[in-house]
Amino acid sequence: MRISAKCSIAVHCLLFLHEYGGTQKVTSGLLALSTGCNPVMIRSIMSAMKKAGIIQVTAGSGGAVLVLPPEEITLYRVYTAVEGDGLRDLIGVHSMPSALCPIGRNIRVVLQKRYETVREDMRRSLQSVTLADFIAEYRKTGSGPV
Amino acid sequence: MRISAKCSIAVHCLLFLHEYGGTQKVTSGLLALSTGCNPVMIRSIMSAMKKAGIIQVTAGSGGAVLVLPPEEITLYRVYTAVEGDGLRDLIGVHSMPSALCPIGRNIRVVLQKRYETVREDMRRSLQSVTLADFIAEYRKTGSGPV
DNA sequence: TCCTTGTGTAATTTTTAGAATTACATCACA
DNA sequence: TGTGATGTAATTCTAAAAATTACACAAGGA
Repeated sequence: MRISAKCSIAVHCLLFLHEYGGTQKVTSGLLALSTGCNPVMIRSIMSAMKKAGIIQVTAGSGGAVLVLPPEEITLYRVYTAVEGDGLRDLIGVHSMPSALCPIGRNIRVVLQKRYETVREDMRRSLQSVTLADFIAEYRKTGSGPV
Repeated sequence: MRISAKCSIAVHCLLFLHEYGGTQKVTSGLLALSTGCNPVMIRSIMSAMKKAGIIQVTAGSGGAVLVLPPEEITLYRVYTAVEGDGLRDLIGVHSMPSALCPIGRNIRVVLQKRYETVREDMRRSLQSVTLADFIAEYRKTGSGPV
């Protein structure tokens, strides 16, 4: 029933990796400073993106790099990496409908059938945006890589 | 950054009104029983839908009725009625990016530009589902109106 | 007319999910 | 082997969602 800020933080990290990854070692501490959230959250997000094959993180010595071209990193890919099957309950449903009422008994399945099409649309939409788009948008701000 | 259960509760209420509104007085107490949530929440949702011109509620004697044909009650209409401009922050964004970092300084605008297209898609998607669809789905379960 | 059964809302408390923090094991390289 | 990283579990803090409480007001019937 929600899309938390994780997805945005992940994009922030990926953008940072793309722009600065070539010239410096990008650690969770550095990303924590840039994003304004704490290193543990960053590491958990980075770990999820590593498992999803988006980046590579070297334990010990530290640092991370992109392992896919930006055009192939869709927002959907990032989203599922950090939120798992989060779209499944994109729209919240009340948890205690009455089993004594015919509508209460069936409301879940009635809603889910139609909500599924919304999820599909959302999935498609998230797939249509890639890291390359964010990079292009970032470059427009005039703050190129150092 | 979220879609709460309000929307689902609202659909539940509208479905109830459509199926039982003709034969009995549908009060917030009754809907609270059916949905499993409390009467104040129901009244607040009903009040919002009344303001949006979807239903009519008679204070005092009690009861509510639909004032639009089900085909014209889109999920988007219900959503905006009960959540206002909720889609604006459908996807959460971290609130404290560093102003010292070029990416931190620009991440909001970079994200929002692309998120806007996702919101547009979501809007369109919610507009494509109507109460009539939910009614049809409900009828399929074999639990027709009494 | 006043009593009952509703609605309309504000204010407060409870609950829950999201995020931060703490703690510590492990890894890689100098 | 010491240092600066990552990897994660466990706990605490915070903020948004929902429930609860309280009470003013509305309409219709006894």
